[in-house]
Amino acid sequence: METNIEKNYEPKNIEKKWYKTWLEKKSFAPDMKAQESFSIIMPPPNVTGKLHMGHALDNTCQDILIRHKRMSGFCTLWIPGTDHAGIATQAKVEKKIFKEEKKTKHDLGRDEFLKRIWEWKEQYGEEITNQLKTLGASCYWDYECFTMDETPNKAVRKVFTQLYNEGLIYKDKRIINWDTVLQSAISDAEVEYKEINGKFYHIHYKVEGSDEVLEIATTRPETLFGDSAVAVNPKDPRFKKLIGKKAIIPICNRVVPIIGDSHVDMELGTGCLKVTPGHDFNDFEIGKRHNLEVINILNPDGTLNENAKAVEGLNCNEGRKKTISLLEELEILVDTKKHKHQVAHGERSDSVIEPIVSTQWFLNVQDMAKQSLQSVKKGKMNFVPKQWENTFFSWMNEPRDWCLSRQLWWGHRIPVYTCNACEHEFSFESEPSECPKCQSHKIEQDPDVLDTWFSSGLWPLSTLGWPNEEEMEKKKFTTFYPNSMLVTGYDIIFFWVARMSMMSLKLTKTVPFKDVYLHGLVRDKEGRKMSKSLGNGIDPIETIEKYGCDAVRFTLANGCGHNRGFNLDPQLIESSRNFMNKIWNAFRFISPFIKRKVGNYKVDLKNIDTPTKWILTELTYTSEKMNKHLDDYRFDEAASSVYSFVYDKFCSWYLELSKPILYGEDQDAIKKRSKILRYLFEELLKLLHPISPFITEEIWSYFDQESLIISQKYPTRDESLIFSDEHEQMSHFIEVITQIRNMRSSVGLKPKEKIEIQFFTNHKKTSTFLYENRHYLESLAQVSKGVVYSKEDERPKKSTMATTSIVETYIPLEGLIDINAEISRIEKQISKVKKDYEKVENKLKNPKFADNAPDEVVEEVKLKGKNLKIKIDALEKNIASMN
RNA sequence: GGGCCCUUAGCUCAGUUGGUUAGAGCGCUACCUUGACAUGGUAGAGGUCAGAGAUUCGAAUUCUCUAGGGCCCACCA
Repeated sequence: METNIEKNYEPKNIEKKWYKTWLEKKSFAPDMKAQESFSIIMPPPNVTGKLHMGHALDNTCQDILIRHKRMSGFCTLWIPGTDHAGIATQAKVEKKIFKEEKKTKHDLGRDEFLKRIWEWKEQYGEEITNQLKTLGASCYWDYECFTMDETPNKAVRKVFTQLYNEGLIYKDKRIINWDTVLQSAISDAEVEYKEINGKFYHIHYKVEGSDEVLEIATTRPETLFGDSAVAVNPKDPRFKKLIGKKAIIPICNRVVPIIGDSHVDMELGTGCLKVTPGHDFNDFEIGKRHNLEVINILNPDGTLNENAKAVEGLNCNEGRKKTISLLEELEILVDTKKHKHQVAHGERSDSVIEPIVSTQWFLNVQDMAKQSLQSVKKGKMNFVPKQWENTFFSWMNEPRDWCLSRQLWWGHRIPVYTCNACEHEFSFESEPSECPKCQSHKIEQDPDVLDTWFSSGLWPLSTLGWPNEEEMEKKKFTTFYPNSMLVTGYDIIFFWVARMSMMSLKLTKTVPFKDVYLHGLVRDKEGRKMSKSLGNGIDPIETIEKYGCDAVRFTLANGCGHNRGFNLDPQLIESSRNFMNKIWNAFRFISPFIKRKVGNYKVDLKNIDTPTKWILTELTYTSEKMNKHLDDYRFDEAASSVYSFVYDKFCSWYLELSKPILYGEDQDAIKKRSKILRYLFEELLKLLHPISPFITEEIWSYFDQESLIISQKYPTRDESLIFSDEHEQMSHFIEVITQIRNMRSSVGLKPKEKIEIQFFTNHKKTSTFLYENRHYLESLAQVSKGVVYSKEDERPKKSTMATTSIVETYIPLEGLIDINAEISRIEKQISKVKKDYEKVENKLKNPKFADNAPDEVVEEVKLKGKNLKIKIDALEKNIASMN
């Protein structure tokens, strides 16, 4: 075969070549002839985003699963897509336009601005999909979908209208989280709380018509302009007599009622609470209970408005400072205390979130959440690892209605219209031309758009053509829905998983997928989140360029157990790269012996030697493990299983054991061994392919130009390849050889120095085996002569020895080494083994152990004890022979 | 304030229903440029499984508490 194979594996060009080939050959297309389907949707990344390690992990997991299922004969479909990511994308484009043209979106107008975002999307939207291709993602691009495509839009309008007509979607004036930078409402889930070192300001409010003052503690004095009441706990003996009286708000001198409300904590602050229904969630509730006026003191951009006269036009921080100085002037700021508290910040903008009262669209999720909760409790939808159920439950148990509307332009526009003629309000699935009530054409659409997660929530449906029946037929909706599973990060359980499950249950009465596998977050070596500000991010694309995609994927898989994430050390990637190189060189080694040929290689199981039976057994055990681990989403176990087979079994032993044959004279033997090597190599490539697709496809092509490994059948456990006896013998032989090497090393023999060895055993099979395979000892342990004796024979004097439970191995040293050092080495060994033996003895002496432990365990321990005793005896004999 | 999770070799992590002599990779040490591979080979050192207690014949594994770390939720002015 090829003689000019590169010495080192160079992944660069190979990867591009194979991805292209797979696309050309439609390798990613579902095989509609297959019996069972396996479908997953890709969590759609932001269309103008960039791949980060989280994506790389997420998609590697998915690709491993899909490739495994594809090779296992499933009708596989992995649907790629991208998300319009309303807020993020709009903000990005806004920024860019302002930077380049000094224009705001209002300068451009809605239509023009949207046009610009679409242009931006066309221009940069491909980057992320190209990066997915670099990662080797074997998704079916024919199904590629964008959340703002026609079908998802149809789905959105249909669902919105349905829920609107059912009364589940409603408009309400309530207090919501307002992002002053984005100038939009955001949902509870998009708010993060950060601990801020703030201050408690103690302010005196006068009680009307008396000299009494109320000391009120607040962290936000500037909101006093929006106060509608002062509240105390009705049980508070200090203040309850004041309930019903009035208080005077300082600076603006407005008179407000003093009310009693049990929400007020007597212990906290001063026990007196200023009530600002327009700018605090609790106060809003208090206000509702007491019918208080809602005063808005903020403009949409977060500056104070005309209701806060003394500080109008300032932002909250400035307003706070000015209010404080005004209060100081009035000498009613009586105390300032340091106070740590949680302050709401926008997830996207990172600006302080202002609670304001505004009219928004809400979705009543109470019932949907209950259904969804049940589906998990009944096991229709499973979280893997299971502990994530708790996170899911904690949210679903007490769901808050979902604020759907966003004051943005980029997104699915709310399909609600108001008739200017008759004021009729209605939601409509398609674009309406007239008011259904009065037929007037003067209808106006709600200006707001929907929360991005609304369309994401419909993703399992809309990617399969729903609700367009023709398209559903075309996309084989019934075959692929519900999806088999979902892979995503735990950080979007609420945002996404919960919403998809609620929507799907509501609309189709089925869960969207059976399993939800949640991987951890990829962190840096020190366990910190990768972030731009820390500069500790590892760019997956750069890493792929440096080490190769297969190495990166292997590293990610290897680190992806059922934990809460893992810390990615670039050194780990390096070692995966080395592993790929190892495979490459193993291939390079066998390549001269194999012929490129089409067709499956059947191994001839007749007349094969013990090492071959051993490796075949190992192979089929590995196949079994791989299938199990991948079915269990144990990517880490799968990666280490295949690693161990390739490295420790195949390369370290079987190839070494094959060398004497391949370099020998016997042409038939060479031919035979070559065939087996080829078979083994093909199988290990298949086993590895889901994790590291490129190198395996590349090597496969040297074996077989006609077919692709991507569509080969994945190996499974094969009973005909299991040779238990030979496997055991070989394992024992490996142990003996390791012992010899160990002895050589500890005695200080030069690696090339040939030695003679004497074995002592009464085990017939073993003695025959050792005799017949003594030639291996030469190549593997530099043994020039190996003689097998019976245990009754005399041991050689002045030798070093090692023993297994079956065979003692002696190396006569003939004054080559320091005997005393050797004696102490053996003594050390004896004491170690004796310690183990004692442990076992004590266990066996204990009558309770024999009574309680299962028989097989007792037997096992007995056997262990027996073997240890044999070892001790042998070692002691060796010591005795030293003198 | 509630909830979840973590603590195993210098580092990153496995260890599934309690039955091991507690594993892997990296790193480290010694020796080796033997015709697949120095992105390599062979061998080795290194752990009282965070601590205390309980259950058990037997605990890294189950329970309780303590210490340290992480995450999520929550309106604490």
